[in-house]
Amino acid sequence: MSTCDLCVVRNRAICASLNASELEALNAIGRTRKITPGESLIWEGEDSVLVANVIEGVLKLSTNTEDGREQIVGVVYPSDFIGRPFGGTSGHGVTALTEAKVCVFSRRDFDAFAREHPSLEHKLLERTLGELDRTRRWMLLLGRKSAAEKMASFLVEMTERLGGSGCKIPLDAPQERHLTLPFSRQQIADVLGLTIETVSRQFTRLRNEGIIDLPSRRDVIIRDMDALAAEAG
Amino acid sequence: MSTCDLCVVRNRAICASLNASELEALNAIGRTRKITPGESLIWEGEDSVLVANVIEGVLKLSTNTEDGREQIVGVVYPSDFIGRPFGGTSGHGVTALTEAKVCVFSRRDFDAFAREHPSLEHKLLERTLGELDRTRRWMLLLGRKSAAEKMASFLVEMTERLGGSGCKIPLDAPQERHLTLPFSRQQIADVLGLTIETVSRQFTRLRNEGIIDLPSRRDVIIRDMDALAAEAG
DNA sequence: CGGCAATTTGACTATCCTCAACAGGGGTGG
DNA sequence: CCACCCCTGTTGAGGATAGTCAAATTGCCG
Repeated sequence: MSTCDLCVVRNRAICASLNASELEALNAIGRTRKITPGESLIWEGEDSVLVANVIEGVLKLSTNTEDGREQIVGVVYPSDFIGRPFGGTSGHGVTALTEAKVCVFSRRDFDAFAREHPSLEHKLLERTLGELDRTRRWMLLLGRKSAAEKMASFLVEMTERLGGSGCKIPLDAPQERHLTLPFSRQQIADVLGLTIETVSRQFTRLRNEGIIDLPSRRDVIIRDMDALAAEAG
Repeated sequence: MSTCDLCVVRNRAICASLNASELEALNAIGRTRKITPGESLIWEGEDSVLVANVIEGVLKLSTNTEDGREQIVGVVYPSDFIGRPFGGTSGHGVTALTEAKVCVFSRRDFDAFAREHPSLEHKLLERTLGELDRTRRWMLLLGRKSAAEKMASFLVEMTERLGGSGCKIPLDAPQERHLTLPFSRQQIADVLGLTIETVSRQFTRLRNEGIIDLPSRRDVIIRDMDALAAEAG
């Protein structure tokens, strides 16, 4: 029995395209690895030497200008795929935001395996197409939305992505939701193309307007999802 | 002999992965179509009914906010692939910027064909991964760069993409380059996340500083590529 | 030549950034 | 256990960049 049988993302990651024996072969060329917050798995500009599946945790994909400004260009969650198969250099770094566990492969090994398993390539293609769609939608936010719209869009997206983690009983307040963000204020700013001060001001504005509550630095309670969605533009 | 044999992008588009008989089969389910500037092939939000290869011309991929602000999220050139295979709705419209010729397929037919031809899916995967890289790089521009940096980056990218079209003899001015942009000022603004006025002011500033020349509305001569690259941030 | 749309220019404004000071809170060491 | 410290986040004041609104200009096409 391979370790994959116990993998929590077995049926959601690209591995879902493989049967038992194929999975064993893939398992043979991969290994799991833990990453601590702030630790990087891949650096911007280096040539692509490894790819991975996310098993647990949240990681950011980010690029920097020469003078140090950062833009987070993607955020990956369990079952997501990271890295750049089939040559080239990776255009962005990959860094853990939380404690994370990933299943890493040497890119060369993975490339060879993928070419022999079209069903895996198909899954990877579907995933990549979805990621491209999501990324392009984010460009509208970066290019055309105001700070208020960016913040609202961000909180709406986080609600969708983080799902029902720690949901309150939805009786008297059906759409009240509780989020624990995997981001610092600076990281939120780097996702939205804003400064940390602007993000902070938007948070306090939303709190003063009764749309959200901020019980702690990393937690947000959404009191009025409709108002938030309306502000998202 | 299928019409593909005469196709100018035969060896660059995803079709390059197919042999003669496979190509004939693909040809049987596709047809070429001409599009005039401003005409749309795909609309934002509709479910994905067709995909295509670009044979000639330039097209934009764009999304809009509800209140009409537009962001161009991609620009495609000959040999590029457009559309969203494998279900879903298209998140952006596709509109011709110039006279264009495309080779269109019903999405259902294309999906079925692709699943039976792993080499085609592989080519499509490589292309999609490259497009994702390019898109993410553009996010850094949208989120973190100033208007001046955006304009310079845009002109540098256009120089690379449009290649040697109409190059002057590079003797006395080795890096002087002539571009004919496929964009109006408004469209440049929609690519860069700026307003048309800001784009116009940046053009005149670059001209006054002797970095570029503007012989006509759609033409740019780059007089000092080094200065431009330096400004790109 | 006239009409129309695209672009440029100008004046003014708003949003967001910058710089700076302050507050909070979680952890450590006394 | 408490005090302190450091890091993160918040708040404030002022300024710069890019947006808005309006008018003038260009150049394209009949």
